[in-house]
Amino acid sequence: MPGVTTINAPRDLSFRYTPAVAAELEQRWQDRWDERGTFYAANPVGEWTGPDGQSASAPGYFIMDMFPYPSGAGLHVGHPLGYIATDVVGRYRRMRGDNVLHAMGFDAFGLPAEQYAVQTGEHPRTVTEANIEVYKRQLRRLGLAHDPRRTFATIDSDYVGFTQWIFLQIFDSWYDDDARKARPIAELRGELNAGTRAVPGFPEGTAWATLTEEQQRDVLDSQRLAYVDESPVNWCPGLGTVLANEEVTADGKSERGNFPVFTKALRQWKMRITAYSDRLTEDLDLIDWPDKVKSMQRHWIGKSTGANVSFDVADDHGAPGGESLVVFTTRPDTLFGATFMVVAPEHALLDTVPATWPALPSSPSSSAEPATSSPSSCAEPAEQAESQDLAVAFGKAKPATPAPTATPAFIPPGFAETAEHYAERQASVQGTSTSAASFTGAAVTESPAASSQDEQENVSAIPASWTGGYATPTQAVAEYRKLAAGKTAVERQQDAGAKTGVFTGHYAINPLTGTLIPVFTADYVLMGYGTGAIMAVPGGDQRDYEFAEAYDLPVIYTVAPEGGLPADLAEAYTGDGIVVNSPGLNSPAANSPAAVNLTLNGMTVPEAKATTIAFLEANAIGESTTTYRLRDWLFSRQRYWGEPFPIVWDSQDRPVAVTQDMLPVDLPDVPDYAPRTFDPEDADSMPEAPLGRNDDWVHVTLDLGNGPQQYRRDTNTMPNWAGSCWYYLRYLGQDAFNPKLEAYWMGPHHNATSGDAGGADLYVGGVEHAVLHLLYARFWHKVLYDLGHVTAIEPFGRLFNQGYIQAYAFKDDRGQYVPAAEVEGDETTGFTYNGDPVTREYGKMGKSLKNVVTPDEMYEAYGADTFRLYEMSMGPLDLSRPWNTRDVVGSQRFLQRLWRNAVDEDSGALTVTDDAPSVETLRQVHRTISEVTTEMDAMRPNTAIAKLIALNNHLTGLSGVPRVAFEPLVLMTAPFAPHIAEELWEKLGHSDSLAYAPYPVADPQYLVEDTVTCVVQVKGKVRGRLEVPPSISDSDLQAQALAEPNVLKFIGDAPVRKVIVRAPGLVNIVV
RNA sequence: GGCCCCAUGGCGGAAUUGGCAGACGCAGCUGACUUAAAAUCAGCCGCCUUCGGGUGUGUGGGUUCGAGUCCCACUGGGGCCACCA
Repeated sequence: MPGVTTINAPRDLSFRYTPAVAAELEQRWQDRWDERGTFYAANPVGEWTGPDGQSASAPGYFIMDMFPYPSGAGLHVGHPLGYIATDVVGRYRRMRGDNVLHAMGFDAFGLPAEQYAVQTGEHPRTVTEANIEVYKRQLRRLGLAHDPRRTFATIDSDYVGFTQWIFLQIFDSWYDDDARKARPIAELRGELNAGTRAVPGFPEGTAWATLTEEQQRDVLDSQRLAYVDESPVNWCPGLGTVLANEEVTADGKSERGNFPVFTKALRQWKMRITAYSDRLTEDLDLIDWPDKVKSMQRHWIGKSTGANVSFDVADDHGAPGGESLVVFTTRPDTLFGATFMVVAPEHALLDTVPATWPALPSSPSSSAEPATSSPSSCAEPAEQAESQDLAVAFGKAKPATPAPTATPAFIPPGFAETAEHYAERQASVQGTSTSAASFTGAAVTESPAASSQDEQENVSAIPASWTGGYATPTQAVAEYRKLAAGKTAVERQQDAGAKTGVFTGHYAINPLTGTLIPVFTADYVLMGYGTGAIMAVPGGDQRDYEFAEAYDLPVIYTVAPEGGLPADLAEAYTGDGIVVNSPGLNSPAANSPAAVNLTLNGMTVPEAKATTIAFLEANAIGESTTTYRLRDWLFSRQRYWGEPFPIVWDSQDRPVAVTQDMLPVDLPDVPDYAPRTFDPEDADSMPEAPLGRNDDWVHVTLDLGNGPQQYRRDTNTMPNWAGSCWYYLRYLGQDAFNPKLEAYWMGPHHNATSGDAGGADLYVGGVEHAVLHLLYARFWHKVLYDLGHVTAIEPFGRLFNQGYIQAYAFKDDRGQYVPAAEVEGDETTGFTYNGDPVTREYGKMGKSLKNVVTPDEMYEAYGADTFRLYEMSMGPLDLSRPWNTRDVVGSQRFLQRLWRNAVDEDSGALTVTDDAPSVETLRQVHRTISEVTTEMDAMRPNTAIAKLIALNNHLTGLSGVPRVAFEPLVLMTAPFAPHIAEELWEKLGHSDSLAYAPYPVADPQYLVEDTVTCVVQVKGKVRGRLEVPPSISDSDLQAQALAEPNVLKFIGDAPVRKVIVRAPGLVNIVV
């Protein structure tokens, strides 16, 4: 023990736990674990069925980290936080008797390695493999209890083969909506052939056999879960590749590189993740994930229920023209308030628009009783306006020849005033002209030049703001489409809120009212969501309101809160309330055969929704519909460093899967693997895949079942997510799809804590993958599940998001960052660098901020155990917190004291005694065991460590440390600081690694105390304490409390009104 | 703009169901040991105080015998989404 040596004698202390001693013993134990295969996990079948002691007869516990992308920058101290946490859990579970599977692979395809390779001129594989070696070395030094046999990188050829095999599983599947699962495409062919299933895309009753072979292939290809499709995608010229929605940031830039992203129609591979929208949402209920991540995924999938409503597009006479426009709405109850419609610029309705602008009446006669669009009129539904002329005008190019059938029976309030407004505006702009066209609604104050007198007349009939200044709808729509297509996502972002659009010349007929309402196109309506068209209800939707404001369109409020809407309301009303202004027709209008006496007035919003949907369905003009925000996953990239598609294209330019024996399809050598990138602003550039630069590779002759044929290989590569979509299965072994193997490690209820969905028992990683990797992987897993390759319903049964380790950075008065490690001072004295004051910032750790601390520095200065312990004791695992090198010494002191409690620093001799410990010590030991076990189970390493330190501090004060107290402490410390624990365990005389030693179990007899401290409060304030037996009765305790002198003092003369007794811990006396 | 989360000493953070606020660590202070320092060991350590006590968990209110914990509003910080009809 310290202090027993003779005073003044020079002390050697060569057995003190110094960083050098730590480094030596840590590396010695790491070597030993490797040699002995200490952390080999045993499989139940096939390879790796381990020796005794690692038997798969124990429950399997499968732990995972989000595997690293080995960048050239190496690790900083923030990176290993999650790896240490999983290692602690793994070591703990192992001591608790589980067969723990924990290993680490590397996510190695992707942009950063490729970009680095292009810069340095080295091949991406060379760069990546070198980085992996650095990572492996740095991670090994941490002493992670991984099964090294199970490591891999996603770039390994056999791994790529499996990735491609799974791709083909997806390619060869379709989604059976009735069965709610993916099935092999061959089964679809069988059903189509047998006539038990209608041929999609062909008229009812079409026989499969009557289709040509090409048609049949097109039908099947169109149903695959992996398919090629031309549609608007995110094209990033700066990166030279297309990107998934999830890889584009909110401000319309690429997540990698921050380049502008354009929407461009391109032929690309996609994955039908939308088929799984419902299951991906519902099954979130089965898994133990942070609510935050679940909610992010729900949000991203964005399920919303409503109705599709079909509007007839009017002909020249205001009658149904045969064409219909289907919109999706979540508010069918507001259908009476639909005063215009908007279609996305890409909408097919715009392919044909009227040749000329329809006219408006020059002097509306309907102003006698103008209904008003002000909210005050809402509480009392306006009478049916008599603005026949206006209605005719909306439906007709020439008001002189009204067709009786074109007369709507009901004109919503608001239109009349608007028509007047148009006339005024017309008058004000007449005679002015300009060549500048504009689509900014009310901002237009000048009418454009027209090419002919005739057109000038036509244009004059419509507000200039509606036409965008163009002579014909065809021109206006074409120009607007061009404008919208040229916008970057950034510009769209910036324009959000400022509504632009143009009138299409079309009118549609409101199916409930028969009213003719103008159809606009505007880019605030997105082609990819719903039907790409909306009914605009400015009274109930703020975006529609803004558009109505800009284009002088009428506003009808169909919902009013109790007490009515404020008279000066100048926005949409989106709150709850009672439906108003929604009366049905007295008699069906001729041009709206479905319209009958539907009235919603007086209903609540939910009632009105249900009533409207029922009405729409009964009259075949609409139906209840569910829509999702989620889009199909854009799966191809025009980069080199990724998995090639196992697909070839035949002479008819249709995709064909290569056969399984041709896997893996390895990356070819190409003369130049650099991506073809462009001016980041060049929206007109086209993607060019580097794999296309090797003709010998691209053009192949293969026998894919019908004799040798000429094919052209697909030159796309898969996105970097592909490799991470199934890597968890790879940890199970080469034979990952062996059902017994997968069920043992991942199947539902494979151990005491795994739930209905199965999956890995613990998956730890940052929250940044909440919707990217985690959604894609769930999707792939569900396909594999449907096809019978796995038994787990979900890949990750429990997810834990660790926080980030952040750091302080310091800037001098010029705003330059200075090396954080050399800054002196603290919060109270202020911070200085070389004597000059500097200011502190808090944020990420990074080279540019000059505040990086590396694990290597920590190994050197303290050793891996101290480093691990510090990271685990800093605070709750899921909280981000600042790194403070200054604090690390506290963790080191704990380990030194632990060591000193058992080892003489001069001689190295064991000082632990076999004397019987005091009852007090036993109580503290067993209470610590009990509490630490609770904390470990709850994944609260910081509080577990605090209790270990407290126990160690208690032992430090004893004259001799008893073995029965020290051994449990060593075992409980082992998950955090495994090397020193192994060393002490060996010194204590154990020859086996403590990795499999049973975790201490608390003896209940030492958990009960003789007495407990009871707090006596007067009016909620502590005024006295009593030592009482735990079993004391309420009445005895109350009596004792009321006799306590200090308590009596505070009660004084006041009468005791009430006494709250919570035996044995608390009495509160109310006076 | 919408939704969600968070706020405790000089610092990181503790605190079962509402029941002794500040565990554990850092920094700081005192003492022992030492010629001295380091290291170690033993203590102290929210603020105010006339040493009785008062007060205290971002601010203001509420519920309760009792609130860091529950409710409402606000302020500050963070996150996600962002024209999704």
